[in-house]
Amino acid sequence: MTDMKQIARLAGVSVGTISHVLNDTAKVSERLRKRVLDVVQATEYQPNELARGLRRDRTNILAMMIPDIANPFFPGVVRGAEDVAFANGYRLVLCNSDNDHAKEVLYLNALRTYLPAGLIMIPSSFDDLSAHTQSYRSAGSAVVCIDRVPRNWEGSSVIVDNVDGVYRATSYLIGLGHRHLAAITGPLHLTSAQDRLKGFKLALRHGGLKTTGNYMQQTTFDTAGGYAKTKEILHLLPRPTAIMACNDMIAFGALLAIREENLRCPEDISLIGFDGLDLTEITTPKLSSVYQSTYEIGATAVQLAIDGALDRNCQPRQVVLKTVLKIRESVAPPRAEHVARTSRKRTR
Amino acid sequence: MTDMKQIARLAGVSVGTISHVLNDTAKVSERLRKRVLDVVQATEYQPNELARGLRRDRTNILAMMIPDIANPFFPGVVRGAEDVAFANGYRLVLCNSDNDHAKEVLYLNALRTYLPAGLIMIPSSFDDLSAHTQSYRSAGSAVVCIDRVPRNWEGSSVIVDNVDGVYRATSYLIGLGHRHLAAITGPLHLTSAQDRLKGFKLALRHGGLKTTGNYMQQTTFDTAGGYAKTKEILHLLPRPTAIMACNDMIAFGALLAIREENLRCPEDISLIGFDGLDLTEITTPKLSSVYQSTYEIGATAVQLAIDGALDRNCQPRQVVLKTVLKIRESVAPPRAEHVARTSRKRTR
DNA sequence: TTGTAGGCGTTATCAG
DNA sequence: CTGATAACGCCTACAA
Repeated sequence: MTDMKQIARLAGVSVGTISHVLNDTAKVSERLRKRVLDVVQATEYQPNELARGLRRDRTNILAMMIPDIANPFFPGVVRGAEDVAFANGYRLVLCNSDNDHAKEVLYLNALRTYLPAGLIMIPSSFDDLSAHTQSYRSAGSAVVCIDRVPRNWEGSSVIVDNVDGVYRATSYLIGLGHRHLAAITGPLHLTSAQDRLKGFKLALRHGGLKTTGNYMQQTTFDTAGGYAKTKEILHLLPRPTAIMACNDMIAFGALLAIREENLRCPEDISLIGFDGLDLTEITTPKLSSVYQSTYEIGATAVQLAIDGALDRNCQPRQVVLKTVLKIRESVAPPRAEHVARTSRKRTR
Repeated sequence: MTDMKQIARLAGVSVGTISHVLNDTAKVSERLRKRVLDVVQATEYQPNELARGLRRDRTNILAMMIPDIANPFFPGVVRGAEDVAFANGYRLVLCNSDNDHAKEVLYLNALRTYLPAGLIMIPSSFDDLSAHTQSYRSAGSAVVCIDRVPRNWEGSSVIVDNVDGVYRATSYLIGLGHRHLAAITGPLHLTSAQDRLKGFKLALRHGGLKTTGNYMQQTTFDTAGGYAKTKEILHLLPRPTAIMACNDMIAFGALLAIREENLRCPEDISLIGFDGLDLTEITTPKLSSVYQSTYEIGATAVQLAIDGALDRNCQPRQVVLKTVLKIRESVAPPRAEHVARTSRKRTR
């Protein structure tokens, strides 16, 4: 591999000068500058990133920790992140934590000595992360939390307005005439799941409806969870006429369960998911959902990380992205009989 | 950051000894060895990967180049890759090429100077890649191609038996009684798409059926492509009773088109996809598909890369994985009328 | 078995 | 403005 010494020899200058023109770190006469650049171009020379990183105490590597790339929510985040990383000359190291805090810590430790410019992570738990990320920050790496935020997090973060998103979706259902609404939430140790439930309760309250315990079920953020909980919910009396699923995977599971119970969506039961994955377009019926731009989350996070890496006294920023309620085929007003029965009950 | 010199001082030995016990590169007396290990443990010392890489002319970084992580086919591959990489102490740098050869080359050049131990890539085209990967190989990096293989590729590769997979699926449809089959293939400049078409034609031939030009449509590997081509195909006369979609995304698009034409799957038209994504479980009807383990592809590829990195004169290996035909709800025998009409025609 | 020292390819400091 | 040169942290002959 050609190195700076060879370039220096070919261009008839010292290595210092090479470095200076490459990094624009000192004024170099136009004459030498051009000579250097020509040789660089001709030889296709590229500086060794390891040597550079070693010397500078920092690489152009960005570490990205997510729970599991195989979960359809995360690829969009990673894609957004990778795009702005690439555009700025950074590389992305991908890590799957499986929401396992131990694995997360393992990874954090293993990556530190690559001297990454930044760390973007979806924390596996609500536990205080500061202890483990502190070493990153003191090493000058920017740390950005996305999607959910651990306890006492003071650093940068990018999340969406979960409360608001679910609030608007639920309110929409209520506006349609639904009076018996159920919610299936994700694991409540995650702030995102907590906030979505909060939005649901708030909407019910504002709609003058009561929140009932077993109409709100907690499960994992996947189809299996959604399927199982929907089965339970569909046997409740009175049967809810609408379900707010706190992510799309749960909603997909719900769709399966509804079909299996020989009920129809949206005629018998309305359903809204959360995330707005592309897949919501391929189900029957097409799933209504609270859309969030995973791409933008990832892209923004990397931007914050890069900003933070470039300027060490750059203040942490908390970005909250808006969601968009996308109504497709899975919602409808409740059947007349339900409305009737409900009102009868209420007047009793 | 604590470095070897400090460890050496604390343990009362030289830095050479530290390195020796850490890398097991020379016999060290049990006494000193333990003393070193204790200090390492106490200080949580971890060697700087950059310095190590610089010195050894190789890092524990694996570069992974795929078209687009947001496409549901690839996350599984990446997950498999990341798991075995992590298990062996390697890190994965993720690159999205967007099937753009220029971007691919850009990435290849940018990554080289990180001295990665290996390069795993889904090549963006059939073009000869050797020129650009040669520098990797001569730098001692193992290069593995997956999913599809460029012209004249002599290195390691991991693919599935595409011909066989489609052949079996198509034969299954023929066995069910279908006589008018259509195929929607991916871009035919990709070997995977070529091979799948090959399997389709072969099955028709063996089934005594003729292949007709406009019953075989080429498009992009996505729902939009599948949707558009299915629309065309459904207006062909006689209308095919079965469609072989050469990947699941195309099949999802087909499902949409079928529904929009007020036809029913599988009653009016049978459909089989390729890939066997998890999503095939959430469509209505559940999609039959030729399953391939994306996870295993990724995992195997990284294993080959690591083997190649560990032993430079390790011979390249070509791995061909088997597919599994998964029949779910989207296939059925053709309607009686079709069979009747068809036979009338054939006897004419 | 252990220690010493040179060098991996850069960057950055400091003379000139 | 340009050129030496000392680190950066580690590995590895080679010497002891």
